[in-house]
Amino acid sequence: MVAQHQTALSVVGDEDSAKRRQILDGARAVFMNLGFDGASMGEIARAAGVSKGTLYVYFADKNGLFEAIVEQEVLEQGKAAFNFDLARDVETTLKDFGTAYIQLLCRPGGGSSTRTVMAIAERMPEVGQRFYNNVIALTINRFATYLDARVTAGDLAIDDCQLAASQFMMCCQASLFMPFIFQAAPAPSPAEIAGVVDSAMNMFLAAYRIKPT
Amino acid sequence: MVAQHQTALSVVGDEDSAKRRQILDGARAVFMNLGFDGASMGEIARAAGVSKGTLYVYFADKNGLFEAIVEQEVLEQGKAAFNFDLARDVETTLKDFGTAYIQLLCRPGGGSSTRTVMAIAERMPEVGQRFYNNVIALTINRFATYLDARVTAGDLAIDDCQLAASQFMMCCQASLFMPFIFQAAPAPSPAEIAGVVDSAMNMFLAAYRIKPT
Amino acid sequence: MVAQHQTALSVVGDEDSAKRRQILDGARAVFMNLGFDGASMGEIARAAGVSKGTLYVYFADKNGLFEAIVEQEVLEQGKAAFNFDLARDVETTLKDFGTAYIQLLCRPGGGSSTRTVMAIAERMPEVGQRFYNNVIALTINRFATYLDARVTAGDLAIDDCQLAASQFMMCCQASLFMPFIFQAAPAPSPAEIAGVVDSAMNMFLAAYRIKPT
Amino acid sequence: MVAQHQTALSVVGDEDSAKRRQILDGARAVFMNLGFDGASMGEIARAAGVSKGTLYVYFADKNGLFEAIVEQEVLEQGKAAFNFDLARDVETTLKDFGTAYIQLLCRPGGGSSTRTVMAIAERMPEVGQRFYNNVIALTINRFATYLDARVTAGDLAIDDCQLAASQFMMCCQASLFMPFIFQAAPAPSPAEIAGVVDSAMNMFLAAYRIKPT
DNA sequence: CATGAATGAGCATTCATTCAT
DNA sequence: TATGAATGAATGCTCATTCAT
Repeated sequence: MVAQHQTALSVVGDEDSAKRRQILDGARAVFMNLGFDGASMGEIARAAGVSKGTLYVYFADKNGLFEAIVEQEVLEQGKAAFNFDLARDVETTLKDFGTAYIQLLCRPGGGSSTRTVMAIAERMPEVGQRFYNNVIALTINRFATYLDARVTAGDLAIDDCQLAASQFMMCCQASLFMPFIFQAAPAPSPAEIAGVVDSAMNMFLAAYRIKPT
Repeated sequence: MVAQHQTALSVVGDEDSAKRRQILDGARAVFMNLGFDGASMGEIARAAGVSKGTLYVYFADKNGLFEAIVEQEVLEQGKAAFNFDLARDVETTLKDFGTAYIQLLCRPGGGSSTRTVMAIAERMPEVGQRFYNNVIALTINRFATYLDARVTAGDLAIDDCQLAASQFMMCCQASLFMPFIFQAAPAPSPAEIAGVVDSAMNMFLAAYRIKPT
Repeated sequence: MVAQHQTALSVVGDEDSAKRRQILDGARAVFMNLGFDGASMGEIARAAGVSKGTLYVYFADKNGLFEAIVEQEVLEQGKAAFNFDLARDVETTLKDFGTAYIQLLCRPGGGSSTRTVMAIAERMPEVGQRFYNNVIALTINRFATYLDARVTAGDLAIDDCQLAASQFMMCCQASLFMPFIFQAAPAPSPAEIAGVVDSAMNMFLAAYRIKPT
Repeated sequence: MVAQHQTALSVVGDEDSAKRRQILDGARAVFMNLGFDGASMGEIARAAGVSKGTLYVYFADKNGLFEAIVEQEVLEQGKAAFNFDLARDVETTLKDFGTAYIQLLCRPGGGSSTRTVMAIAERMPEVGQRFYNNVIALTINRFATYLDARVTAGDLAIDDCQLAASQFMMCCQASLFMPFIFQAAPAPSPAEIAGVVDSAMNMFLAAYRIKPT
């Protein structure tokens, strides 16, 4: 009832309007597949199933629509909940996290938000920054916090947890992310990811696990 | 007279024509700074100091010119000679290589070929592939060959040298490449690079150096 | 209930509907400030405090609305009652009339109906004609009628009263109207108007007053 | 030969290029007939017999093209040489000048630059100002200078020659300009002009000619 | 009757490409 | 070969108008 009422009152600017979502969905597909410049508002309108004019009812211009897409991506990926439960053993935690992270980064099916945002970062630096800070840096920070706790618990010996977090995440990308982003290889299979993450974990623990004397 | 004769015989496709080089130089600057779509043939012509028409004498179209630019970049970066002399100790080799690699990757001053090629890879997959294979994969292979030799020499214990090579290179990027490419940070300073590469080296050796028993 | 009944019976075309007036008021402001093409139906709707759709309930289209505005202006300016009382002396009558006429013509504060109608006259000749005939020509006629009476009374010697009326009115505009309409000068001050009207009156009387022998 | 050489060297920006003239001619026709907003660049291109793109080779944008048209009109009308030879008698001078002025102002055949510039003056005040100052005010000044000379010569008694000049010019417009600009009457015939100018002259001389004692 | 979301034709402008010289 | 004027298709965006509620 309340929901119905809200719907009845919904205005164009409504952040949650169905049309707005519809447009965002269509636009995301086009932007992620063709890049900012490659995407035309006409194509986006067609993909979203609305008229070109409607695009401009919901978004000020192409930039605004693109920023909204990235913002949505930021929100969605920021919500990605990695399991940093201290009760679990370190190996499992690293493996699960690494796997989930790579799957997020190398999402199959064309449209990679990472590539699309990287591509435009030179001309829209605030968009690039925002994406980095709220998606990548955020994940690094969360993981670093976990590592910190492990250090405190006496399981790991890490000087710079931020760097260590970043190192692990980059190691997990080894042989996977670059070929994927350059279109030199398809999205990695779960098996490939598992192998690489496993190796990254071993490397990480070899360097940072406190060795029993 | 001789020169004239040569000119008369010279073919447009002449890979080494001075005009061709001149165009490539201008085009590289524009493409790398503005991206494929951001660059206009007019701007390129101005940057190269030739007329727009001349561009089409040497290159079939914008795509062709861009591909030639990437090809040139590939050639140039492929020439980047890293010092994998087995006579040097492992630490120095890793440190020098890591440093040189990051400096190549995070070249300051805007025009990053890595970003430019990444950006277009979805729409021009062959270009992305070619760049990856002949620049990044090539470097991985050379480094892997070095590691192989070290394994044979009994200095390192590595199962998959390709993966290990990639791991070290990714580790060296930790906290540097992503912020740079997303415009969330300027090109890293030599000191920053040194610190990160040092840490990567330690990690790598902790994992792969044969421990004295 | 009664009100509802009236509403139910009320016709859209109702010339005196309050909504209609409200729209006309908003539209006049926008049209007169921005011109026919510069005015958008959205802006008009906002200025009138109604929805865009409502505009089309009361008026067929933008042209129709504009015509109604001009018609209203015509009606209003046609009502402008100049004091042509024969009991007053000629000097006072001319001075008062000239002043009032210039003030009407050079209304300060942007929105000049004269300019707006002039501007569109080439594309909407009937609108221009209607405005001229019912505002300007009407005033000329009324003034000419006055002059006629003065001629009959033996105060003035005028051959063509229509022309004389027009001459006086144009003389009053001297140095005022053209700079104003071309935006080369702000709306004239009362003092400026007084000076110019005074001079016009002198000129007029020098030409048309019967000289005492 | 010299001319040919110049043609060979002619560049796009050349103020006298034939294409530029061609565009200006087409654009003038369209702008003057439809007004600034009514004219579309497509229509202008068609009228000029060039492609839409070519318009932008010679002019920065629609505003720039319009301003160039007005500027050209200003130059042309500024060149209008009225005969203010002091050797001629005053009556002839006034009559000739008045006639020429009205013919300029009420040029038959649709496109009136006066109307077109008036129409846009609210939104492009500099254009309106420039037109007024360099066409209308210029003519007033020239005529005022003539009147001054006549005053000095003892033929006329005028206090404010600028105002008097303006008065005469406005008087000549009586019953002609307003109906013309509002499309309530076609361009006046020479006979009509002659009659009105004659009457204006009489009025002017009645007011300002020094009467023999 | 009143609304405002939706439309699609139309606009100014850009730019890769062609071609006569 | 080199030029640069010319093109026209395509783009982002606006706005008068419609229509379901």
